[in-house]
Amino acid sequence: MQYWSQTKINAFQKTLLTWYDQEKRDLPWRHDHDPYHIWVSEIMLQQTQVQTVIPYYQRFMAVFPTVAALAAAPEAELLKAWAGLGYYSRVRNMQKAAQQLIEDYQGIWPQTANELQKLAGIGPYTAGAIASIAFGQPEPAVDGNAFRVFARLFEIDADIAKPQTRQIFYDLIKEVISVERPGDFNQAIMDLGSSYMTAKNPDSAHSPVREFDQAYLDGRELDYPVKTKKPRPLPVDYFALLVKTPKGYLFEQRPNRGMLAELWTVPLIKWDELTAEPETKLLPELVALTAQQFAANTGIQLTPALIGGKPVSHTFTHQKWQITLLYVELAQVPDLSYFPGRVVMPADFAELALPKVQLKIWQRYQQLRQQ
DNA sequence: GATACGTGGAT
DNA sequence: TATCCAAGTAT
Repeated sequence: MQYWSQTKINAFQKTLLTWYDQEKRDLPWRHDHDPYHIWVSEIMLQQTQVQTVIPYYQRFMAVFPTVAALAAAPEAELLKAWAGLGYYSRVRNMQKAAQQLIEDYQGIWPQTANELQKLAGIGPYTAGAIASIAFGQPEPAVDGNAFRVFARLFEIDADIAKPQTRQIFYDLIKEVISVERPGDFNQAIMDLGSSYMTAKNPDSAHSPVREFDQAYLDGRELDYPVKTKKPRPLPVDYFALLVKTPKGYLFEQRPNRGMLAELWTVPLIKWDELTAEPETKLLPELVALTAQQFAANTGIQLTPALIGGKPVSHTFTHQKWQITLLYVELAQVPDLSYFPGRVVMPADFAELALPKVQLKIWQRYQQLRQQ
């Protein structure tokens, strides 16, 4: 790895920061350097786009304005504030970290990246972001943007999908980061990566740092960063049970680990938990098995019927759910002693933390009912 | 060091 | 529709 001369580093910093001073985005978490504000925004922004985060950030700050408020929040309120954002362990870890801050650090934020990483949910990237933005430490914040921008500037061929590659970029950025304005430097790289130096359709020709961009100068910017592909999501078949009772629809709270942990959905039954080879069965047979399985698990007897031909489809990072809707109406609310759930009127759905897949199921159900 | 973990936008 | 990408972390 050949690094730049100090003269070139100085020129790069000046060009980058001058551009940032003129063109930086006005974002809600850029109004001050409060570590709580920086932290919440950085956690929300993990694998999530800015425009998605903004309304969540504003609501979250209104409900949980301080570390102490977050530490003391009931988990149901926490999950409701996060519902729809995804990666729900982020918010549970954030509450753990808030409690760590109060109990282990007397409410005083540690200011180094190493100490920050001891807090739940704060890894190397987020530690670098908080240390640099909130505390002015010359610490790289190596996110997807930094990988892409520096891979192009230096034509780095290491595969950014591999964990050990992070060290290469960390060491490189450590050499070129502005010691006077490390937080602005890191944020400028992120703004650059989401404007001129995007993954697809970059506009390197108008980038403020085009003369430092070796991949652009060589006409090879689309060759960087090098990143191996991930496997596609595997299809998983489910039935969703829409159980209507006089006091509302039946919902269950999902287990405290795994997909959508502790969020609420209507009961979902995996086809391959009904039988070893669901693809060999006819649909009516699988529906009957669903009722059997549900009765065995909950003590609740049902005679559900199919209500729609086309399944609801919802794709996660590594699973693609195909959900067939079943419907049954009960004359009275069943005994819920052996079931981690409750019945809820549609007007009260807002009391629950509902993932997007549940909203899709409900939308489809409403459409089908109107026909 | 692979893999699990959500969602929305762009093409 | 399929695919990839977006301010990653925990296990």
